[in-house]
Amino acid sequence: MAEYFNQAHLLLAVDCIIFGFDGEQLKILLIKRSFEPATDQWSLMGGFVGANEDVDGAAQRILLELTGLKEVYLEQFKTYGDPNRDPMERTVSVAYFALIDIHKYEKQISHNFHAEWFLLNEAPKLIFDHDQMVEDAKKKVRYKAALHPILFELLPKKFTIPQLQSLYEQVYNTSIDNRNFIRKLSSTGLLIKLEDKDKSASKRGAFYFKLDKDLYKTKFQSFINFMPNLDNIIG
Amino acid sequence: MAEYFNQAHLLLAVDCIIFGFDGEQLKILLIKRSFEPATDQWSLMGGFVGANEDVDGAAQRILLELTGLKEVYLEQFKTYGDPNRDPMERTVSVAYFALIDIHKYEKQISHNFHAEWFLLNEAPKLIFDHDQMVEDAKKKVRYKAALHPILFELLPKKFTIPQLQSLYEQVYNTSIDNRNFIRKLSSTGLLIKLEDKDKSASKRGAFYFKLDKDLYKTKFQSFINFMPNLDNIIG
DNA sequence: GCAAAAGTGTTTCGGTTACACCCATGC
DNA sequence: GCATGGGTGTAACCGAAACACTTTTGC
Repeated sequence: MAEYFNQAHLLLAVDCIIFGFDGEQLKILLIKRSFEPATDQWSLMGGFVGANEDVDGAAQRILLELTGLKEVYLEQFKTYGDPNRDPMERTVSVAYFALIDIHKYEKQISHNFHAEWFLLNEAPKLIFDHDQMVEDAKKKVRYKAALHPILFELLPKKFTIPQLQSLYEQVYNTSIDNRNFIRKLSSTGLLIKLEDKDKSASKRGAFYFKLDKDLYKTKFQSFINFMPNLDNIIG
Repeated sequence: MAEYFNQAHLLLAVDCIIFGFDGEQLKILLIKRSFEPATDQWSLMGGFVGANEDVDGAAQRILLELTGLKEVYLEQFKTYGDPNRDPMERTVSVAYFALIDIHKYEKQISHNFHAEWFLLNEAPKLIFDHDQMVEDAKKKVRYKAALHPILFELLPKKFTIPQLQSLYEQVYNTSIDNRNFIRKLSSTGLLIKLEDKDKSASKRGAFYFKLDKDLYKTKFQSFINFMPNLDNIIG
């Protein structure tokens, strides 16, 4: 096959920022790196893009290989191209973030590959520019979640309003008035109330809800102001 | 220097979607490709990332080399990684969009490199996946401009309200009530009224305005609803 | 009976919409 | 004097914000 003349070839990697919610807390999944350089330091899930592999496909493959995760919400958000970002060899990295329900994948994750969940605020220092990637991913999620209902991707099929509210509060590191929150949610029509309650978190118990999936798909791209008045929170 | 073992290296390109406004119409800058494959077909401005070159830097360099453009608004928005997107050789492309005032750069552009401005709706078919890139870039600009004042980047220092409104109308392919439009703009405080008028478009003349640059920088990242009720326009 | 979390309404405020006429000028 | 585009105000409506108390139940 003909090739372009005299052009530099380089390594292309993908890195995944995996956000998870266990019903109570927002976490991030990290692994201990098992090869040089920076062996045994904490890192994002990453890997190289194969010679004939689609880049989005590579992100899915890596997620699957390292965690068993499949068909999760995964979105490309930025490509990092500083020539010195990897001290070993010039590597450009395409970064993705994933949103998952921790319980749904608990078993696969914990055993393979030294992966571990960290509270978002208690994550260790990461290799290379991975801390920057995490910062950017957090911003991106905050931005997108203010306008689109992506945070439901972090929840199990059945969830309660207090759980959902707690999730929003953690993502935006703020407190939300519960009456206004519920009103806004109801107005979207996305929630369907179920008949049973979650009694694990309180004596009274909180009703379970599920997503109206059709409406979710329809409305996903519309602007919905989930967090009005954010302005400078997002930066 | 040590290298990662046995990993596939590939070509990395950048492609720039350059949107321009001449005070009346919204356009896109394309070039006639001068090398194989697809010689003489229309294409985006693009080029390969050098061995020790920052990817964002490569985008700026290419913009400068092919058009003389410098210090323009340039934003990375998506990386295209289909292994078959370039029939010659596996090439991943990082796409950027630029927003410029056409008159400011008229001279440099027209003479070098067979670059030509096309009306956004009358652009010719492009090579590879460049049509898809343009579509994605249009969506991205619409999305971003609904929340942030980026469209000012397309205007000269002095501009009139009717020009600005026409720009918004073209970007969103819609018509806007001019009283409400002005009210919204005034409420942002971003505009400073000047004393002279543009008489080229009407007998009465329209007052020139300029941007309050400090406020522009401050407010750039805040959410401002420039186009409420968009919902499904954006997709 | 009391601690702990769930659930529920109202009022105020500000922004969004819809809508139609006069103004200034060049010809 | 008339054609052309520029510029201005108001009323109705709707969503956002602020605000506190009652309900349920396990212990």
